[in-house]
Amino acid sequence: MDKPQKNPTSQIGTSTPKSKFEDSPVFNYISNLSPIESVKSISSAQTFSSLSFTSPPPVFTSPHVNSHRESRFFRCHNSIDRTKPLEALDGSVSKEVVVPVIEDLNKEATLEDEEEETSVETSSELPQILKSDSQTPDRSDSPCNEDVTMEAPSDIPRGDSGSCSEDFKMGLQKMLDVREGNDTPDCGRLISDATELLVFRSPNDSEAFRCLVDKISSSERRFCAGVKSTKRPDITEDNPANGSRNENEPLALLPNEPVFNLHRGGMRRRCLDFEMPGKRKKDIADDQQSVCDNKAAGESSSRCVVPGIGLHLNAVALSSRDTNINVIHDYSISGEIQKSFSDSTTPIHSQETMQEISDQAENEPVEEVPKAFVFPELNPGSLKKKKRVSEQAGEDSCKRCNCKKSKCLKLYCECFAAGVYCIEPCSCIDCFNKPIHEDTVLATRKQIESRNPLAFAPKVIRSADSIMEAGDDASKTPASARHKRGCNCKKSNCLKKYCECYQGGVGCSINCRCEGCKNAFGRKDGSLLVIMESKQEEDQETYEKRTAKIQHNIDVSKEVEQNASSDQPLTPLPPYRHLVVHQPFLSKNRLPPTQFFLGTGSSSFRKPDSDLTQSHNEKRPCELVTEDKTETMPDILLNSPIANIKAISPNSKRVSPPQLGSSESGSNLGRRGNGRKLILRSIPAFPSLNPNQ
DNA sequence: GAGTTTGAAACT
DNA sequence: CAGTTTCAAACTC
Repeated sequence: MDKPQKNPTSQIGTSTPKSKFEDSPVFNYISNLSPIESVKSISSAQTFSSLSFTSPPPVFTSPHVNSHRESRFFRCHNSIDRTKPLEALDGSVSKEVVVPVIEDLNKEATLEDEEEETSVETSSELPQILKSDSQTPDRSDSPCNEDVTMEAPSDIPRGDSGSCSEDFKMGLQKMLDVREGNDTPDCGRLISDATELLVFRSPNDSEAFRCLVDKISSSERRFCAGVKSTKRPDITEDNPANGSRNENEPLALLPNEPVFNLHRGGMRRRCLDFEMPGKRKKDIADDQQSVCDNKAAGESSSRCVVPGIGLHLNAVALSSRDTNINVIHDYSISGEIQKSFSDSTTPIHSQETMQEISDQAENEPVEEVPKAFVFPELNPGSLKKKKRVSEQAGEDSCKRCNCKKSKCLKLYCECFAAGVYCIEPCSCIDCFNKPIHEDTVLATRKQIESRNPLAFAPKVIRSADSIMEAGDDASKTPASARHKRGCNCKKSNCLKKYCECYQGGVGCSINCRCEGCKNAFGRKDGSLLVIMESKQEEDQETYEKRTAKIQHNIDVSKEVEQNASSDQPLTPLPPYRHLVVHQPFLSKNRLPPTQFFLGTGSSSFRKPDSDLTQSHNEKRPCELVTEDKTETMPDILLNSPIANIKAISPNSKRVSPPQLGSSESGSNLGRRGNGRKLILRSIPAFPSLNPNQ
């Protein structure tokens, strides 16, 4: 709350990019007037970083509780926008800042939107603030409410409204300013970034974001303005009038909603979007109507919503397999996620990328369910085909449960566990995991989370590079990804999908209590110990191999980066990274679960990666990452032997002697970190390999 | 499609 | 925290 004030001040009247703005005389002047420092640039930076790396994990909290939190990406957006304006209104400072005249229609329009948003969101999130301030343009409370809210576009600008004019104007102006200055520019960036990020999160997510992207492309402004989440229900069900708006605004809504819906709040519906690469959501909406009627209506956005947290195993597996896209999981992503998931520092896809993905969709059906809805129209009779395809592909990103007794309100239910509502394809009995029972679902989720905060977190944690590896030779390379909790297989030898590790396409780890592990993706004991023992041998052998792979990864990463201008963590991690990186999870100290999820894969791991791979930074093109790294990099890592090593011997194959394994790196990084001198080795390799590439 | 096996989730 | 039960997916036939 403290900082937010600063922004409004500095940002007043800024329709221009902050950098220019700050430089401008006007800006200076304003800055002088205001006691408050302009922090905007900083804030934005923080925002990103926070978004990408540190934001608290939506995954962990219940949708409701953390709804605002869930979208890290938006979170900044929200915090800045909302809080600032609100607070700004209060202080005298704000007055100085405020520009008396409302100028253009755009602003007006924007204002209107914002009004709605503000009222809506604020009411939910910052009710006190708004209400406490008598001057606040809050539509519900302020005298001018009606005018503003309903007729805002025309009335407000004129200032005819009268009674509230002065204060009200200020308030509005500020809001506008905020919007103009902060939101718009930021939004633009954020949007682009976020979009990309979100998209990449998971195959599934990407689809969801298409909607967002489309809208964004149409108008960023709307997006910014559109941050309205809570409204939808109203719009949908209650206000036919809004219905029209619905069509227009769904996108606008997306920003926020998606954000939190994406994760888990979004229990709304999963894969829905994925399928619609080419299709309009609208169409889909129609199709799905039957399924999610209650909410669906409001859910145009919901459809866009990415599956929440979940999609863990499947998502991961899919991502690795399906997506050529560089998907980084928080996973979730989200989940996701989540996507998570999820939420947002996920790798990004540009629209083009998305398009590609969508194109791929035909070839690689990602989600059955949505397809069921979507595709049939596109490709009559495609459902079976797709399903078949998906099966062949071994994917089942879209969950379909068959619950008989759990009412789909327990983790037994894949849908529920994945953070999505059950839909038609499900064969569940007495299902409560539907929009109709949202309250119940949320309550249950909350309860479960209270018991186990990670319950809805992706089960498999994977880093970007891991994915790539998986594609290449997952079997050979120890999976970077690991099951968060490890399996407990007794009879399946971790060779069947009974094993969550196997199912997730990851190797077993120390965390596993499995017996007779033969996990094709990596045995519990084998990889580590054996590797450690035969480290040298392996090094030589694998060095070349990995080097090649690294090279490949770099190329890929480069492409990815290009696609994702924002640099999201998308870039596949260097091959060895994951080894070290993942461990952090295991060692709870390292990465808060939150990051975990938020960062869908890459993001979540970023820190560690950065730490571990500081050297990588050199090679890697990701500047942004570097920044983040700096901020987020744990002291331990910074001071860790690895860091030293790197500095010391850039090229040396084996910089770190036994030390790595035994000392800090070992404890911090985890088992793998220990054994793997390889990691160090690989690090040096990067820089030299492709300086330009 | 029915029945069995399996291991996670939930419960005690 | 360990043991047991419940549950639904995965698997087999």
